[in-house]
Amino acid sequence: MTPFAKKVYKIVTEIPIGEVRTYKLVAQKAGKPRAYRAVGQILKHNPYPLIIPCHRVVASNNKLGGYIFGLKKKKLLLDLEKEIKQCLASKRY
DNA sequence: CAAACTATTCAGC
DNA sequence: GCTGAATAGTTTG
Repeated sequence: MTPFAKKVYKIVTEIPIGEVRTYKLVAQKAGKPRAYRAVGQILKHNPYPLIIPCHRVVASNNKLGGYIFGLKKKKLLLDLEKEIKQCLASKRY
């Protein structure tokens, strides 16, 4: 676990449900605005893909970037989180 | 330590 | 919309 990776993980895990952040943004927050690629690498080699919402990290220009389990799953998860967000927003289920 | 790799991004056409 | 170049950190030998 490298320091940069640590920061990236923290930032990524801080992303709220239904929200997405771009690799660039994450890199910027990590203190290395030009390390967006490194961010992708780290997320790819992340230690716990399941506890890290890598699916909330997308490319810029409203694109999706990549995903360990496949872009399909990523899209699905994003959509799912959107629904979850809706559920959390409403007072009754 | 150096080289290769990359889930990227930007500029040019 | 696609191609090519650039940047920065991780990984491997």
